[in-house]
Amino acid sequence: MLYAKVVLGLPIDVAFDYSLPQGFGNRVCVGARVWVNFRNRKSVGYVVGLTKSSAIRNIKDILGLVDERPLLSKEMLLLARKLADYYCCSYGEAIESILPPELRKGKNLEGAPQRDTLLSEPVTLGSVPQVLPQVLHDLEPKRRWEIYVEEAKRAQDAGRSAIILFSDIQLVLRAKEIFEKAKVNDVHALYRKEKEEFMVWQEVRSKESSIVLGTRSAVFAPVNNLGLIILDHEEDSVYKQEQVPHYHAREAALMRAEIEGAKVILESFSPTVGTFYPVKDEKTEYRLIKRQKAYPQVKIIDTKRMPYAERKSKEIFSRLLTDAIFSVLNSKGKVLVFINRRGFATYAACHNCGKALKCPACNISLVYHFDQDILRCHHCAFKMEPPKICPNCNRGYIKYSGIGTDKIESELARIFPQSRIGEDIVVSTSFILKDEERNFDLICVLNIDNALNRVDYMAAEKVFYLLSGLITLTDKKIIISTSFPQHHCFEALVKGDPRIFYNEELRFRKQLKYPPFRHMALVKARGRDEQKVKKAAEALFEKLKAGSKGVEALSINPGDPPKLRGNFYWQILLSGLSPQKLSKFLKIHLKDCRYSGIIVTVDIDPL
DNA sequence: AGCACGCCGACT
DNA sequence: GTCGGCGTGCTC
Repeated sequence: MLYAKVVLGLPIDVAFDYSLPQGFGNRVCVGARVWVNFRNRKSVGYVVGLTKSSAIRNIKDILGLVDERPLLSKEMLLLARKLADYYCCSYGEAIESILPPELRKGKNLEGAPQRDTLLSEPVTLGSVPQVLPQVLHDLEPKRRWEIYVEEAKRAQDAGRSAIILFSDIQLVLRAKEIFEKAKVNDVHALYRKEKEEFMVWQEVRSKESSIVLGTRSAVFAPVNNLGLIILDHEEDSVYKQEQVPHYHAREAALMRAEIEGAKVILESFSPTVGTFYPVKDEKTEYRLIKRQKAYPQVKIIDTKRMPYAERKSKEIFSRLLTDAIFSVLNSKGKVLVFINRRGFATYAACHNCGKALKCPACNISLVYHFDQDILRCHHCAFKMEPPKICPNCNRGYIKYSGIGTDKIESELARIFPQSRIGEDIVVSTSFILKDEERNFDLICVLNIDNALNRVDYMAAEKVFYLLSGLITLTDKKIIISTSFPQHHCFEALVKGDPRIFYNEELRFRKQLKYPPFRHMALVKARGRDEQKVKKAAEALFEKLKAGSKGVEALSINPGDPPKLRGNFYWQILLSGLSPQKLSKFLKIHLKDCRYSGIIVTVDIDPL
């Protein structure tokens, strides 16, 4: 008798045994998608192993095969297993996260059948020749297109596939245009919103090789003979999935490339600290694309040393800034006023009791939008008309404060009445970085300090990406106002040497046992009852504090934000020697603790 | 996850 | 008496 080990898309990290009825015994193999009766329901399962004996008493039969041929290749199964061990999820959940949604529900494959991959052995990593990943430190971002075309063609000439990932759909579409213009064949766009996504998925699966251009989930495109994966703008946080399992496309790409012997290229004008780290030990190939245009003058204004009167006044623009802007406008130049949006939104508070107007579901301050005269919650869809009188004390008037783009625009219009806002002076958030064609004569960075001050070990790194991106938008001058002028992030920018930043940042990280020297895990508890969530999280923290070798529970805090879409959040931060150690530890300790009304999730390498 | 079983409180 | 809350265990 032969049995199949079947996993389901559930958070249970065990395989269930099913017997193979006479008839299709030899057609069921590892990687097959099957129909099984699980808890008296017909469900989709995935065969991850075959065995001649089983210790289970009342074994059920497999009901049938979903596909003629096994759906998952040995490589994809192994990738799923590695993802499960890294990101603290079950084998089945990992398998489903690498498949298009249609297939999880049991939809049939159509079109050309793919080659046979008859597997009966347990899935292990064969020895494929390893290719060193490459960091493409790209200070001339328009150059990269020709590099991508060149690399993709090279893979294609060797009979291999390439996957190129982008941070948004616009870039995927632009890439497709560029590739078509360059006469590259077999180019497919693959992203989750595409209606034809499932068709494209099946098409690349049936081909010997193809070029896939896509967003995060395209890292799992079922191409054959994978030779290359490129991540465009690898520092972008959109590569991290917000849902469980919280995989990062960079990590998934590196895992997949290791399994299939492919090359990975991580492109960025400002590589993440974790990506840069192995460059120092030559564990990664490093390729620098030098900047073509002149490096701008980087001027740091020390706000602590501004004249007393100016520091005391609540003016957004200091004298130094207005003078600089004025002289650029005078010579018909273009100015960008950059604001980091986080913490800058205009909020509404009562003049009398001081209470800010908050979203009833998310308990965060509502943001006032001048153009529509409406208050909005930036976490959910809630909106309301601004009340005339404070709803809290029924007495005071509502006062608007904080600095948003709207406020800055009206302020600029007041100071420079002769200028055209939006043409001569552009006010923008990091959204401007999407536009590679822009060139400014002056960039003013307003109050970057509260981004730098965040209680987050990645604060400096995030500020550095932002400023490095801005620097690509000017060859003349950038002015940054800060009260930390000596920060290594600014020193690196002033001297035009990114290594100053990486070396110093890595020194801190090592000293404080932060990534990339260790890994973090965030355990999030959520529920409708604030007190219950808090108590459950505290109890859990006490339990996790016992730790184990290489794992340490660091802190417990309310979520960020503490309330979201009607749920309260508490989170526990852990640090560990490896993601696998953290995952294993958490799988063991979270299994037997269930709190009613509380949902616990794990995020490995949180951003 | 999702569902059944089982054990204690307030209610037609 | 029982209806229903949710803690616990199990799913091949």
